[in-house]
Amino acid sequence: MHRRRSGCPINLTLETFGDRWSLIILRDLMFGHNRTFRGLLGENIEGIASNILADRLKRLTANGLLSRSADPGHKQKFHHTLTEKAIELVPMMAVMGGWGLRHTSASEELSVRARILEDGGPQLWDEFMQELRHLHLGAPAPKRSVSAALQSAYEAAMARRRPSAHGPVHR
Amino acid sequence: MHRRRSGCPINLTLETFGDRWSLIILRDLMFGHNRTFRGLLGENIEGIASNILADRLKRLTANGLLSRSADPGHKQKFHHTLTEKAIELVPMMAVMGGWGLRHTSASEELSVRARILEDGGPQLWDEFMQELRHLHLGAPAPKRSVSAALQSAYEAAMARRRPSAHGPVHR
DNA sequence: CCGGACCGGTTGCAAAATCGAAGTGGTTTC
DNA sequence: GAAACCACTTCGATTTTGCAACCGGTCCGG
Repeated sequence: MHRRRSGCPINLTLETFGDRWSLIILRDLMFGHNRTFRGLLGENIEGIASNILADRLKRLTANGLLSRSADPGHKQKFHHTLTEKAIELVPMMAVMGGWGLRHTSASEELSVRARILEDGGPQLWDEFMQELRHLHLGAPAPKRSVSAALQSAYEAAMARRRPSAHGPVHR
Repeated sequence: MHRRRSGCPINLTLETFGDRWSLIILRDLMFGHNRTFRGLLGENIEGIASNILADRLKRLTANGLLSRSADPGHKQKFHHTLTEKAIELVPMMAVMGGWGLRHTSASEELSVRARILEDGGPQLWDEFMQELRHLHLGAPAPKRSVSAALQSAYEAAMARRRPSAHGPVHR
């Protein structure tokens, strides 16, 4: 596959998902609700190409970050779910999002989730990880849903920005 | 330079240093003691090529992560120092190292520093950041040196592994 | 039972990034 | 004065990425 540059943990972490797309895909699986190829392709706001997505899904699965399973109700669909190894990247996602929040010109709507995760700290991260274990590994459901809180905060931010586009419509 | 894929903070963070070498260079500047081109080139255990190093130093400087200054005592030498923006990546380095520790086959000697940083938690990270501000930005020196502790732990691990190679020599 | 939307990709090609090795012009050290 | 050191640059080969079109199969509404 490829040769190992060094035994440094930071380097090896980088070699596992240190390209321009792997972490984006993991982010979509963590914070979004699509697990199929088409779903991930369509949902992705950065516009990943289908050949790259196919390749990365293979690589992430080979590296033990994703698990692929058939959809019982649809012969063509496959679900890509996070493994424990990937779920343990939640703190890294939170810390990365926090840094991006402070040092890049991130858009307000997309920053809402990062801000909640950062403010929540390790305790919230653990809750979120528990929920991901429920959603992706079949573990028992936690009491309250972090993912729902993140989602509704995001939708509220979208509604603030463009009231007619994505928010709840009253007519 | 390049177009921005999206306003997501995680994506923007990735766009800032999400290639195979930028973070490695930042790691070397954080944990090593070389700041010149030759120094970084020679010290780097992954064997970065000189053209790539030159390009990345330019890019990191353009992105505000590094600052370049002339060496007063040597007309050809230039020092590359971390900016505050880069120093605030310490938590991310610590978290990444921690993940690599648990989920990759990192070598024992190179894992020692990552383990100390992870065990130390946010409090130690802050101390380390204070020290980096001293070393790279001219801030006042902190009481105790985290960097020295990391370094001596690393040397002790090296000595344990190959007593004759890098450890203190008594003759 | 048929047409169109949907499924997970693959293919072909161009552009960009990376790599490894060698070289450059100048400086400092011995 | 020579050798080592300095920060790069240049070159050509290889690899990776990006883009758009295409593919055969499946599902769903009428």
